[in-house]
Amino acid sequence: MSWTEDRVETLKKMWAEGQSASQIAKELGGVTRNAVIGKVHRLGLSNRAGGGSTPNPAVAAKAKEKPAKPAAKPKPAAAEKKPEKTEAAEPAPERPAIPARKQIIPAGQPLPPQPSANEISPEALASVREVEKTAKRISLMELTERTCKWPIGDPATPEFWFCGLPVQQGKPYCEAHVGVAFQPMSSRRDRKR
DNA sequence: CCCTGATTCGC
DNA sequence: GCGAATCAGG
Repeated sequence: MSWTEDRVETLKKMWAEGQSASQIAKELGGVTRNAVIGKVHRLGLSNRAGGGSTPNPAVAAKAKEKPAKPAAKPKPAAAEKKPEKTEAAEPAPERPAIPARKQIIPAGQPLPPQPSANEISPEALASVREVEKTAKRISLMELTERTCKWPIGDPATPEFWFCGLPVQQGKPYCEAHVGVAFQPMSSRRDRKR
C-alpha cells in the first residue's frame, strides 16, 4: 500500500478528528499504526493543533531532551522473531505452581450483585451473552489485574467461573461487562418489564 | 497486559 | 519517503 492522495486525506481527516493512529491504520488497511504515525510526522501534523499556533500549553512543556545516541545500536538479542506457534492439540492443564500466597487477589472489590435480566438494556444483555460464549472461563486463581472479574454462575457450584477477557483499561471488567455493571441511573429507571 | 504517540534509522 | 523497531508513557 502506498500513500495515495485519497489515503492521505483520510489520514488527515481522522487525525484531525482525534482518532488514534491504530484506528486510522485499521480504517485505511494495509498499514500499521507505526506507518500512520510516521506519515503524520512527515506531514508535519504531529501536533493535533491545526492552525499553526500552539493552543496546547502542554506541548511547550513537552520539549524533551534528545540524549544524542552515541554510535552503537543497543541491539539486545535477536532472540525473538517469529514465535512460530506450534499447535498442540492438547489442553495441557498447566499448573503454574502457585508462587507463595501472593496469588491472592488483593483488590477485594465486592463483587457486584448480578443485575436482574430485566434491569439491563437489551443491547448490553445481548453483548454479554455473546461474550460469555467466548469468555476465557478462568478460575479465581487465574484472575489478574487485567482479566475481567465478572463472575458467572453460582459460586457454590463447580461450574463457577470468571469471564477473564481483557479488561477495559482501568475497570475491573471487560467492555461488555462494564456495560452491564455501570448502568446510568437514567437508563435503569423507567425500565419496564 | 492492553494501549497511546514519538523517534530513529536502514531501506 | 517509508515504516519496523524501539522508546516513553498511561
